[in-house]
Amino acid sequence: MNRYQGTAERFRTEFRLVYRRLLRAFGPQGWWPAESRIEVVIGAVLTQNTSWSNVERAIASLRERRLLDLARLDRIPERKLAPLIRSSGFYRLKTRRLKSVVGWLHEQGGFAALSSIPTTGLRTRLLECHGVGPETADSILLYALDRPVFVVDAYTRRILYRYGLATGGEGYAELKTLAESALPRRTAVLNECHALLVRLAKVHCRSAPCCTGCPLA
DNA sequence: GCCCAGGTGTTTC
DNA sequence: GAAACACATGGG
Repeated sequence: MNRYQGTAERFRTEFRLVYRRLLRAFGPQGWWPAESRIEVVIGAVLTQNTSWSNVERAIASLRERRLLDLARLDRIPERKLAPLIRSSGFYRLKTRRLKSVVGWLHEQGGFAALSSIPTTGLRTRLLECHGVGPETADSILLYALDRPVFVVDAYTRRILYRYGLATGGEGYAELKTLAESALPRRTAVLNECHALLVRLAKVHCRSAPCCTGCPLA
């Protein structure tokens, strides 16, 4: 059902339409839900296959201990970090993953020091960190480093599938390339687009191809 | 109780 | 290489 048979050009046309409709229906989202770049990085790792509400608890406990800080996070031992992020699930794994990317960031000299590195090179370096895959890398690039990349996540896939813009068999790179080719290569646009897709997915389209009140109906 | 959630790395065929 | 599996908590 809903197999997408169209050309890339058709995808671009329809995807732009989806973006315009969502923007009109919901307005700008002003994402990501975080107060600092390091908080974005933490959220991006902790939300892997995990609901955001569970991540929020973990971030709150890090905030209480003044650990939303690159240097402090780099310094804290894993055995002390692990219990603080327990609520985000897979917490032993995520402790290692977080330490890995935080270690790299700190070693580089922090976020500002990355500004001279081109986006493709930066993405490669992020992917070299243990536990940073394509989605986590792109989330960090877009929401923490202001780079113009499109983030493909479970919400994006679900929406694209529901509206016949994907079959479900596409790989990460394929959807990312298609989406990026459909939109202006600007951080603000790609940020909004992904945020709007998440907003839609959280409210609508959880089980049926379309629901009443859906902005895309 | 059972299913699901903003993935990724490892193991197995 | 694709498919299957491990990783873990909290909410519906």
